[in-house]
Amino acid sequence: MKVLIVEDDPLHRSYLHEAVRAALPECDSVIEAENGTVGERIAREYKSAHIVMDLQMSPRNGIEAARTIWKERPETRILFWSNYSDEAYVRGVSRIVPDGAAYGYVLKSASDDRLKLALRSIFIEAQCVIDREVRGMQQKSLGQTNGFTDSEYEILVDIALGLTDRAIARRRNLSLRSVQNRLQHLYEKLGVHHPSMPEHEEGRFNLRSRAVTVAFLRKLLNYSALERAEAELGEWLRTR
Amino acid sequence: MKVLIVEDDPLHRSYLHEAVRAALPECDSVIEAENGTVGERIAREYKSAHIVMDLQMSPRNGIEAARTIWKERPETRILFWSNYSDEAYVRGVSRIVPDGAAYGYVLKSASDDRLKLALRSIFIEAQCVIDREVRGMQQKSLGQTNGFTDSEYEILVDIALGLTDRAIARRRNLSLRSVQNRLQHLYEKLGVHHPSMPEHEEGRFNLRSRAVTVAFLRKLLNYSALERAEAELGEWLRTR
DNA sequence: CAAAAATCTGCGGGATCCCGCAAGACGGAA
DNA sequence: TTCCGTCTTGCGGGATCCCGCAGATTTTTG
Repeated sequence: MKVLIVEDDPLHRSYLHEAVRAALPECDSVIEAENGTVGERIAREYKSAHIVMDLQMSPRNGIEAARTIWKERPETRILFWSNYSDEAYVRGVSRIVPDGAAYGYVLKSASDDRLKLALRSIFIEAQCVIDREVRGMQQKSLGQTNGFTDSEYEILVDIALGLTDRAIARRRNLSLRSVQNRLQHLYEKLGVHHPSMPEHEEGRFNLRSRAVTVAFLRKLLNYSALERAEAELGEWLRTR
Repeated sequence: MKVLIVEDDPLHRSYLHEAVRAALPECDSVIEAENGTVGERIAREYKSAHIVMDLQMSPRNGIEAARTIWKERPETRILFWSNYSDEAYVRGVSRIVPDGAAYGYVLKSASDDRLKLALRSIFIEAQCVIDREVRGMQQKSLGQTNGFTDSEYEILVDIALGLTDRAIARRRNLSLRSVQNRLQHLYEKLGVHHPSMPEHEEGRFNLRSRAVTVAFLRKLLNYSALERAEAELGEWLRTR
């Protein structure tokens, strides 16, 4: 068995290396990559079917790398090993995992044993292992309560990119009013309804910008999500 | 000599611990803290005058912690040890360093030797040590060319928070028109002047939101900066 | 299948935003 | 002092945004 480690931090990389060696004695070769770009290339060349990957890397973060890797070989087993359980990451990952694929999401704060157990479960047993904290995020994300619909999330990303209502309407094939409708719902769910000063002209917010900020502070958005969205927007603009 | 280490990642923490031991044989006690809140408390209790600190922590990031520590004892020597040289971080740090204080900013990607050298320079020689990459960011940040004035940065933060023009005017004691004036300058410097489609109604941007996004992508803003700004806004709102 | 809920859409209006024009205020350089 | 650049402020107008109202369409539910 071969294992590919994709992680930009040298300390974490060597820690992972040791963990893999210890947890998987049947593994005869461990390869390392220090970012998403290199990781993709090596995965392709060595046909690695077992990958441990960080999410926050540059250039090319874990989600982008995983997407192209899974597109080429969907049976690849990937364990995401990240510092954070931001909703943006969780959403990003579950959007790209192929049907029936075995994958995992373990936080770096997890114990040694948990990491090793996850490695064996995913790579040997082909079982999914999702950190309970991440699982909680997933359910909150998908469930109705306090959760955001895909369409709401979509429009959140669109205004975060700085598109006008009209541009969003064109991009999503909607009427202008529908876009504004979704925006209203978004504002409501984010709770950005001029909350502090009800009737005064005081401290009023620009709802559009405020929504983006609140989403950021709640980790519904993060840098990596913005980066991806910006790239997608660029592609779309190119095709007009 | 006592050294306090404030760093949330256990691996990095123990690495730092070893580096301090190796670089500073005259150091007889090393204390560790895993976030800014704890770091502040320990710094106060133990009157630590020598601190190595990460920037990105939660709760309470390095900049916030450093600010209160320096406010209490400005002669404290702090070495910031961070993954990133985001302009937001660099700006945040140089905004709070007291006059004449010895401090440092070293990237985690720096070599072992560089870190140890920085430790000795700052803690023994009371000399400032700024990573050359960070230094470059500083100059770009302060210089005219491609750099942002304090007032421009200020208004950038304000719209990022989601304030309306009127609210900004009140907060900064300006007329409405002046606020809009500064915004124009900001848009120009960020290059968000409906660049792609000059006259078409196509792909137009909402300048206000777009400016925030571009600033984010350029790392002029980041999560930590937003967090701080949000806290400051909260304070200001409380005092009306 | 029918009722209910959610979503999409047009219309219209008040608030806000973006910005050109132009007049004053302030400070440094000739 | 005078001149010039930068910053500030007022006025005004066109574009955009936010949203209530109401009808049409789609989806869900019983």
